[in-house]
Amino acid sequence: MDTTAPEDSEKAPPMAPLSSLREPPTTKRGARTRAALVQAARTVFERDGYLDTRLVDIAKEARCATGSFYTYFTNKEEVLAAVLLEAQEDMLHPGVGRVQGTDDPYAVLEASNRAYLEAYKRNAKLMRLLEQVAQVEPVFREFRSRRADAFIRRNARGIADLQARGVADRELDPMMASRALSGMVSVMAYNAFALGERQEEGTPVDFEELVSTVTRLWANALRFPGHR
Amino acid sequence: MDTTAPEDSEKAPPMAPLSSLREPPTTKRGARTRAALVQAARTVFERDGYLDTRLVDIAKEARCATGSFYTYFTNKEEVLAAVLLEAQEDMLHPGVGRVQGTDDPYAVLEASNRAYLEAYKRNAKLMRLLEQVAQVEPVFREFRSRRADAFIRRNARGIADLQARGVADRELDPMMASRALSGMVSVMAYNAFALGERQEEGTPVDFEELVSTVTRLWANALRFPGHR
Amino acid sequence: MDTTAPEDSEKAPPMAPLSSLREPPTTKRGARTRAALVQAARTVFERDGYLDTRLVDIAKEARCATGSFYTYFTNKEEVLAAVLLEAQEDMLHPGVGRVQGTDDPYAVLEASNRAYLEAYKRNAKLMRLLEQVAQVEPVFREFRSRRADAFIRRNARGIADLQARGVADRELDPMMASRALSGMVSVMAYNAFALGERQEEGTPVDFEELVSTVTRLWANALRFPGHR
Amino acid sequence: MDTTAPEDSEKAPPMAPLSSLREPPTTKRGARTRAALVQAARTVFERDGYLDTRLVDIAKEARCATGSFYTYFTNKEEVLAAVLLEAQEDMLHPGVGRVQGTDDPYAVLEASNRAYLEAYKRNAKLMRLLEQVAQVEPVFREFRSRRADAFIRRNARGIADLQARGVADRELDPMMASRALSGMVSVMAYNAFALGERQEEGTPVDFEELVSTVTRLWANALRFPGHR
DNA sequence: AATGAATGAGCTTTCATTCAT
DNA sequence: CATGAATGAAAGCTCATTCAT
Repeated sequence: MDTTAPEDSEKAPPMAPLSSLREPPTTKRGARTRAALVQAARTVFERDGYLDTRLVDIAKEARCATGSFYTYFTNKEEVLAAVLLEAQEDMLHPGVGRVQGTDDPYAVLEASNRAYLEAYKRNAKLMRLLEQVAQVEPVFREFRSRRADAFIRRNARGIADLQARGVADRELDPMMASRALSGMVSVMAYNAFALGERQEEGTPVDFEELVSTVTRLWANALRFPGHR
Repeated sequence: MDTTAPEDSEKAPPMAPLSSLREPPTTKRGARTRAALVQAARTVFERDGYLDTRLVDIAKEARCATGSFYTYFTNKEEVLAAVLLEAQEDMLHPGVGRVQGTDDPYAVLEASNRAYLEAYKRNAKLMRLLEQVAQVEPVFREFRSRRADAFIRRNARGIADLQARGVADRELDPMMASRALSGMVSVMAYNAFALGERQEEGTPVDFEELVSTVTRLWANALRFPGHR
Repeated sequence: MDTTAPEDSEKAPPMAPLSSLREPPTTKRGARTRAALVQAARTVFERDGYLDTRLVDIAKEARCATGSFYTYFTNKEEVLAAVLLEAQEDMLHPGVGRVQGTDDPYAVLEASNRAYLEAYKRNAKLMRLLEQVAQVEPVFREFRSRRADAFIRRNARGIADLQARGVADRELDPMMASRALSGMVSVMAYNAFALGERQEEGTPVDFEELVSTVTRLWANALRFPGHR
Repeated sequence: MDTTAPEDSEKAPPMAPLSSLREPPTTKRGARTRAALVQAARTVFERDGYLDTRLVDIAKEARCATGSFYTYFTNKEEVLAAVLLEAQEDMLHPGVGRVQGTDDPYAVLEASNRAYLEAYKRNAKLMRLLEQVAQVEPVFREFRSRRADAFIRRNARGIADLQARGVADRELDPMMASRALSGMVSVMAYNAFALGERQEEGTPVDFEELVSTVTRLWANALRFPGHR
């Protein structure tokens, strides 16, 4: 969706609670090591999952001593925060999918969904990780909530806009509808990309079919007028 | 949805991997202890979450010795299997919500959704637990998948049926659409009941509004004819 | 000192804060292990000092696994509490030194001092340990304080009594005087027994000389009448 | 006490073992850094106690890098030695409290005690620190011993002197008596100033009362003639 | 000299699992 | 079968000390 320009309010940092506590490294070497640790953490987290990741493994992967880990982070939670913080931009503001030169709601909707799904696919492992850790650590449950809310609110604005323009079912509450439809897309994404890749069996989902199905359902659900 | 009678084939296989390995207790006392352990496990799991549950706590809650646990189960995973197996019936076959004496697809759909959501609400803690453990233990990821598939297939059949009767958008692939729409309902349920209850802030969702929103969206999405 | 019968109030447990938190063992084996741990702890504490004692060492000394330690105690502090609790009786109520059939204040005083010093000598290592740990753990600072207070108050009563009988300097405040004189005896004891034994150089103090010196000084300080 | 002039011999040896091992800094900058470290160490030691002090904290307090610490000291022990060495003068030779123009032993004694107690009070935190570290590090146990001995010997000379002049109980061994009475004063000082200030409850000791009590007891103990 | 990051040995603590009674 | 103490591997974390810059 997102037929309106993103407002500034969206840019306000929803990640406040994840900001790191240890003071940032002063020297170049420090910065390098910290970066190595964050990168290593991402690798290991994605490979082993949050719970099975040992701090030692991260340190080892970063080719540094256990103690060095504690120079930059106080615990597993904090590195993960750093990892997510780093990937935040791409996860939160997927290229917005603006379609140049058209007002066709359907085209806009499709572009928006495609952008979301592409971003999800790009960060699939991280999204899987986020789901995992959200089950276990309240801070990240919160993080996930905020991320979801950002999308939901953006889409709710889109829906309200379309209702105002007379092209969407006015009976629907924009927020509720957005919750449901945004949720619908995110489950599909989760199943297709976060879980999907893993499963042996897995019908490797056709990306275009995914985009078109969720778009069509979404359009139908809002009762876009006179379409196919 | 679920406009057809559930077929036997649905009942048979889904839970195979969770069947317990130990042979059932022979004596009455044994059966009593085992039952106490399963009940205690459910209590503790729901209270502390899967990961923070210690076997000792389960044994204590069941008022029996730590060692006794191993008489009936080999590990945490196995008790959880037992817990889920026991709750399976209600979680899998929510009173089907058949609406007697009507063929009105909308009424049937609404009844189906209401039944699903009621069942979810009833088992909210367990569902939350299932989500949690699915992130961590492949066996339960599988379990969750099968449970979801059961609903998805049931609903896909419903959709296909409606398409055949000419009351649903024939462009949609029944399975894909069912995945999306069933997913939509389950996310809403998860957010409302599994998460919702926990969050302080939480807009305590209005149950009826939930039912009507998802039903309306679902009906719209399938392009039920001539309605409002 | 202590020319009066010990009052009940003295028996009230000054050690409340040291009572253990873990529930006591139910079985005989448990009791045996716990006892072994306490004994081992005393040995190791006295040998290595509180700070240099590792829980592993205690467990090893008690010939049990590290984990077993935690069955009975939550940390080093708690075992030490147990050790002290066990030795409490002898450390707190040194045979009171009642001299049968005499009212001679000097004789009574000497007996009292001798009893105190004997008890101190008997528990020298433990007293040394107590001094050490009092520097580090507030709980034990408190414990030491209470122990000291018990003696100080007992002796203050003695002094007041002698003042009433006209055999002690009435200008002195009984409590202040008791603090000073009891302190005097305890430093001497500490230097002679807790420290003394260790020091290579150490003039191994003559016990009788110690008794007679502190007694004479004490008697003089209170201005016992007409003596030598 | 201290009715005689302090002899040179007293000044020489006592602190030998604490002399720093590193050669003094050559440059001005070096001297400044070293001084900053010593000052910082004292602050941190007094605030956190010897054991809880981290070298990093000292460096931080001195606003210099961790590594710099090792330019001047090899370890915690050594900075503490430097700290004590610096404060030594005031702790060892409390303004001697000579009373001009009198021979009255009582007046002299009182002045001596007052001087001692004032010095103790002035350096209370350091004394507390010294007690603490003496329990843990042999070097400082030794240091404390020597400091005590200095006072004890000084006072023993005083006692012997008074005995010679016929104003003190000749039955007493000067050294033993000095040990006991000097100890008496030091315990009182420790309790009043080193501990006292910390305890919430703490009867904030009246300084004058303290001086007069210990003086009176001391005078009595030595059987000063014909006084009140 | 000064800097501050890197190191890693060392200790604590937890808990699933075993096993003697 | 029940019991509950015993086990010990596995992590987490700290901090004195080193060392490259």
